[in-house]
Amino acid sequence: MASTTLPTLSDVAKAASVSSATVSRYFSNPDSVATKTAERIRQAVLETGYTPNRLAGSLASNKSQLVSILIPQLAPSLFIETIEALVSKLSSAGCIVTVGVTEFDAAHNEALIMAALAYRAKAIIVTGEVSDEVRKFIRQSSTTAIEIWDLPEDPIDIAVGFSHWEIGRSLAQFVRSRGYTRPHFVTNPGPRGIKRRNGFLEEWQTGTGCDVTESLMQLPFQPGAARRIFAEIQRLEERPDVVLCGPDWMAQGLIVEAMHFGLRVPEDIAVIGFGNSAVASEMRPTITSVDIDDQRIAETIAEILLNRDRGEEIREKVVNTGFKIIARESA
Amino acid sequence: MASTTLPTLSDVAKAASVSSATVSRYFSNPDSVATKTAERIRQAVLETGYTPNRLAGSLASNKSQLVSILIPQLAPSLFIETIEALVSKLSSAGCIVTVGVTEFDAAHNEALIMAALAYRAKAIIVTGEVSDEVRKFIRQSSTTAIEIWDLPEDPIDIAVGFSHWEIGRSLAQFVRSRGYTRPHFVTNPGPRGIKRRNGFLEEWQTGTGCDVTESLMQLPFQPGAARRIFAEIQRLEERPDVVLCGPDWMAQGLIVEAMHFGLRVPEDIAVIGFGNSAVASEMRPTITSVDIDDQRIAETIAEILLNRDRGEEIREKVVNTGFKIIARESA
DNA sequence: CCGCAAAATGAAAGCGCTTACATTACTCGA
DNA sequence: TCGAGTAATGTAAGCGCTTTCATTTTGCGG
Repeated sequence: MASTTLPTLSDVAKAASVSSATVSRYFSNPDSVATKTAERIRQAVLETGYTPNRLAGSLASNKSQLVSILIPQLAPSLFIETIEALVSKLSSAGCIVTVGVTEFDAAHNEALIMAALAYRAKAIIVTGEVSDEVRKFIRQSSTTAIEIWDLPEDPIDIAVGFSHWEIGRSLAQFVRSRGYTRPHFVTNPGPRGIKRRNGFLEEWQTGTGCDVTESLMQLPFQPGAARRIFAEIQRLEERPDVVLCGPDWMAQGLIVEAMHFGLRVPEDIAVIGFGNSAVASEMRPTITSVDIDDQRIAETIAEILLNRDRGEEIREKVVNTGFKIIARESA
Repeated sequence: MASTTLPTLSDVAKAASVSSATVSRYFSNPDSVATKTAERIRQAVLETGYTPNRLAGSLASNKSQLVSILIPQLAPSLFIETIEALVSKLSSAGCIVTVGVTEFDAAHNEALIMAALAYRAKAIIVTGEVSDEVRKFIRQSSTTAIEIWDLPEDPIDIAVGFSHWEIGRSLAQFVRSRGYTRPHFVTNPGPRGIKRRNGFLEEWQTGTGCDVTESLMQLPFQPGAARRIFAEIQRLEERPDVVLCGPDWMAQGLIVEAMHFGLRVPEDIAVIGFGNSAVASEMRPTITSVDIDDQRIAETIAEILLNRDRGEEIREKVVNTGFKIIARESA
């Protein structure tokens, strides 16, 4: 469509009879130009219909406002609330945020990281594993790498998350304290899901000496998963009295199945979710779930980025934002 | 972290003893450099740990790979499946996609558009209304504007969507053909929701002469909405025999509420959703819903962008991707 | 009214690429 | 072996900004 070329800084400068340096200053720090000049520039911008070219700006200043978020899946996603909090927080901090979907695939993940690096992103927010080779590229760059939703032993740079092992452990304690005796664990076979499972199993077995039955989710998340897993549970010799799910939508799905087959929740079978998404408090019965502090994650990240911008040293490389078990009707 | 400065094209050129132009060509069109030279460059890239700087590249070539998607809300969202399809399609086409959340706010929307323009985005994909002023900026730029999920009378540039009025109309016919007589319409007060409602009402009233009761959703979507609206329905003098919802999650919520209060679905009250998301086929009863062809939308857009890149003229400015009512158990 | 510090502006050198154009290196038929 | 035509490479001028450093303007006390 661009019939002619877009107006540039110096077009504005010409129109306002100042140098382009002054116009540049007007945009980056309005107070540094005299009020009369500022007024002339404002006019000139309007006249010319100028839109700054941030590509040029970022190139010249060697800093970009691009933040790249990489997640395995978008719909359905465990992360969607975190993403929303991040997008909103970062946007209002003047960043432009890109979203990449890795589809649980390492190659995809790394390609997306390299793409972000190519755009000289200010930060890359990842949830997946990163190979040594790519870590090297990231470290070489001035891009801040932030791992979220976990507390890695060896963070690339910064990590903001919580302990999945601890969640598993707390869930085991919670379940035991409620008097359940035959838990069934629906394991998300991603790295974090495994940690929750292990935490649960260790705590449960040392605490009770009893066994735990288990189902495996499939990645990527698929429609029909809840039905499949409920069927699996039905085939068990002895029916579990509580099921620990991955995402809340899985918990919801299991409740729906259970009720459909005439079971009462939680009397016949209790269900516990993960993520504390909106659905958890809307379901009948309301769903007991593990709450993640999306807001805090987003705020922490925004702050870290701000501090980096100001050249401050980041002291806490690994921030634990914790979690909370929210007891509701379903367990 | 960047202790030193990143390697550049000419660093690679030096290492491979060629000119930087050749290295540039090696990246944009590998076949145009001699195989021996290509091999040397490949080595040099490895040695230096070079990552192209796309900011510089885009600036010089005056074309960017950035595509910006603007939606009102992310979680819960009507659009999430469309977004996922788009992100995946566009990523594999080499684009980098940014997501902006407008929060149903015109000012937000326009700020995000201006930001995308500032990055000289290849395309902006919008779902909201765009003011005349901003339209002018878009038209002035070489950015392709794509309106999705609707068929505007006066498109900014390109539109890929379907007719909400027609959906309303088809739903009315469907409901009537099933013998329902007292529909209740849950209206999403966004521009598209209003169209669906109007289509439904017109068709219903001319077809039956009967009235339709109505509830209004609140934007942004809020937890508790389904409970609130079900309560509203319960307070009606005469109970509707079918409820037409906004998003499927609202349909699901209403079914949960209905069953919780001892109503049978669809015998006592039928429910119809919109969007045909995964939940629709997983719920018990499965949810009758309106299917949107996300894949087709994504593919159409990818193709349009490709054609634009090749300098081809786009003939169809407004593409209707249609919709389908999927009859299931809930109505 | 002068002189000086501070404020405001300007000049110009890049940032790391792409690309038009010029040049050099091949290939191959006569 | 020569030369024309093609393939491969090099040269250099930008792309639109930021930023350092130099210069001009302004404000103000004496």
